[in-house]
Formats: sequence, C-alpha cells, structure tokens
Amino acid sequence: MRYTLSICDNRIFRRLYNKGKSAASRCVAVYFRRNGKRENRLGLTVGVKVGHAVVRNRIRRRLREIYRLSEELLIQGVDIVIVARSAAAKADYHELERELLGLFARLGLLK
RNA sequence: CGGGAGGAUCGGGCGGUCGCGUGGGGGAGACCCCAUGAGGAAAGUCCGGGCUCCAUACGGCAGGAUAACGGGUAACGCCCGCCGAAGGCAACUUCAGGACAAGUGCAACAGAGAUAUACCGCCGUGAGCGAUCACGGUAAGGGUGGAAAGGCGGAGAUAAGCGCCCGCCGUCGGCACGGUGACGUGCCGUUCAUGUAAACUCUAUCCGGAGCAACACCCGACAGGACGGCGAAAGCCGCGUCUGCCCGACGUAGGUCCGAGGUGGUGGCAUGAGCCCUGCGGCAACGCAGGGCCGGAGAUAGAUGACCGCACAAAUACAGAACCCGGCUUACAGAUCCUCCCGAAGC
RNA sequence: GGCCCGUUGGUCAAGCGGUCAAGACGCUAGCCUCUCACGCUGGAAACGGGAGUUCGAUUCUCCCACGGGUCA
Repeated sequence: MRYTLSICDNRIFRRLYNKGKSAASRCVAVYFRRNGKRENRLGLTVGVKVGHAVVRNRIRRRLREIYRLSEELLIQGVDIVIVARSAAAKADYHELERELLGLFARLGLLK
C-alpha cells in the first residue's frame, strides 16, 4: 500500500475508539480521526468471537484488499480502524466491499 | 452380486491480471527481474524427548506417572508381536489386564441375615385333646439383593441336611513336559476364600525444576543502594539460588543481590532421532549398509487475497506454522488403491 | 506461544461414592389487608456434553465444549 502505514500501538486504537468518528453496518464498523500527517494509518481488528483463525485471516485479507484497491479514492492524513463484526464471517468479498465503501462515503472519507 | 472387516494414500491440477512475506540479482534512484512461500491434523496441549538456564542434576522423605509377557525406540503413557479375558457365524474388534489369600475402610435401599444369620420351610425333642408354642439341628427349597459359604449333575448316608462322598468344570497349591516369557497341557491334592484398589494401601519400574515470553549479546533511558557477625587462619553462623521439606552444593567484592526503569535491535531460528530408492537381517515394529534429494516457509500486529479461463461428476470438508521433533487424542466433504470374511448363484 | 484454574435451578452458591441434591434472593399459587408492601403456608425450577470404573457417579478417571487467570 503506497500511502499507508499499519497501526501497531494499542494507544492509537484506544484514542480512535474514544475520540474518533465512527459508522457501522452489518458486517463492519469504521473509526477514523485526522492524524496531522501526510499519509494514512490503517488498523484492522478481527476479534476472536468472529471465528477461528482461518476465518479471521480471510476477513482480514479481504478487508485489506478492499482498502488497497480503494486507496486512491480516499483523502489523506487520517487514522482509520476497521473492525469486523460477527456477520462478516458469512459475507463474501463483494458484500464486504459494498458495505465498506458505503461507510467510507457516509463518513466523508472519499475525495 | 449383496453385506461386512482391516490397512494405505490423496484431500487438488494447469494458465492469465493486480497485490503480499522471505532470499538472491540488477539499478544513482523510482523501481525491475528471478526463486520460493502453511497441515494431515499446523488444532487440543494429553504424554515423551532435543535445546537453554539453574549445581556436572547427587542422597532421603513427600509427591506424581505407569501396570500380563517379550521386543522396538533418543524416549514414551507410543508402536509391533504374543498371552489371557469378553464380544462376533467369520474376517476381526475391545480391555487402566499387578496385588482384597498383608492390613484398614466402604457396601445406601431391600432382606431374617452382608461375612455372618434361622423369617418362611424341613427335621428332632418337650408341652398341649387340638390349633399351636418352646428349645435345638439344618443352607437342599422360597423370598431380598449387584453379591447369600465355589457351579452343574448324582448316589449313598442321615431325624432332616451339609464337598460328608462321587463325576465333570472352575479356583488355589505342588510336580512333570512345552515355551525366552506371560502362559498352555497333563497328573496329584489336606484349598473352596463376597465385591471394591479410576478407596486408603502394598509390590515393581520410571520421574530434579523451569521453560524460546527459556537464554545470550548490543544500543539508549533511569537512581541508586547493600554485601553482615565470630575468628589469626581454616572455618562456622547468617543471607541468596537451586525443590514442598531435610541433607547437600554453589555464591558472598571487577562479583552477587535488592531497587529503579520498563524501549528498540541481533542471535537463538530451521540440515533434521529429515525424506526417497535399493539390498540385507527380522513374523512385525524396526535396525544396518549403499546411493540420491534438500522439492529451501521463518513472521514479530504477524506474509497466500480478489477476478477470470480450461478439463473432470464436483472444487464444495475439517482447518492457518510462531524453537524443533516422536506419539496420542479430537475435527473432516469427497476420491482412489490393496488384503481378507460371510451369504447367494454359477463353473 | 507457554503454564494454571473453573462449570450445580433465572442469579449467588453448599455438598461430595448411596435414601428428597441444602440454603438465600428472585418467580409463582393461596392466606392476611379496603388495596399494595411486609408477614405466613405451599409449589415449579439445576449437577456443561460424551464415554469408562462401580451394584450405584453431581462426586473418581479419560476425551470434548465453554468461561476465566497468569507469564515478556
């Protein structure tokens, strides 16, 4: 991903959950906040409750793919956390793509 | 053809576009090229090891594990063979399968009585006209129970009965033969004894503790402190670590411990009790010898996804390495192969 | 990733090889009261699942499932 770093620090996740703006749909929830930098930072959260390791990996990879393909459309300089919910385990790639892009549009993250 | 038993293997292949981890190469750089990239269970963490630190891991108690016998293995609670028991017409499957005859405990309810007993019954004696009662004998019959004085059958004897006696079976003990052994077969006998050890316990064998978040090293930040007593010395006490306790060992001034700080990097880290083929030994597990192959995962918020095409009946199961191996257990759509048993029909 | 615990009515929980598996709160029916509450009497409701040992398992053993703790 060209313009994006990963979020490794648990404190950044906490700050987004507490102070970021958010929106949610059936399968995913999105939190974001401006970070004052030139590039974006992305965090993906897929909890244990969603499924076992194979299911969690698949969801995480699909979410990352969706983000990668839509990266050019997004504004820059924000931290974004995408949280998978339980329903994501049964959704296919296209459903996730539709929901996630819909949330990005609702939050005004698209250029 | 139908039904069944045992074992083994696969659990995806080819191609295209974009994207990711690792290694290598090219380029001043942006970047480009090449190679490669999850499992049979990677899982549960139930056993056993390697490896690292603690003492070179040593003695006793406590604690834990295993349990017919022989072998295999680095080791095992695993595997192979074999014995015994149970089940099945059979192929075959299952078994925590030592010792209640060392001692202790427990056995509710029912039942007269639970390791010793006489409720009904049977028999004898005495009392009574009699119904019946009292005392004694008896475990063959009834009833209760998971279990009632080895089991089944029989004859004599007896007041009635009883392994009191006989035959067969079982059990225990002894002897002989076969087997490396568990054990089997045969003979003899004064043995005849409730169950339970996944109850305490006893017997035999094995086990030191912790775990890669172990451990070693580097950079930076912070805040430093303690190291005693006796003695001339040896040494003793104390303190610390090693295991719950004892014993013991080691350390006690270029070392150790406590406190503070809690951030990043490197190694450990992937060639291993490895896989394949051939030969020899062995019933087998497996071992030995020779040859070949490395078919290269190695992250540190953690790499495999999206879309499409092709053949096949279909691509749909369970499921993601985190120090590494050997097992066990659990989950699993579908496909293929081998061996064997039973039944029916035919030759 | 490693190492340890736990699971009993709706909730909190005691028990531990054997007769009805205690108790509290809650729920419910009746009584009391003009009515509600309090009080009194009664009732329903549970051993996470599956195997094994045993005459008998909530208890003992094994395997799963779920929930929690702890270690840099």
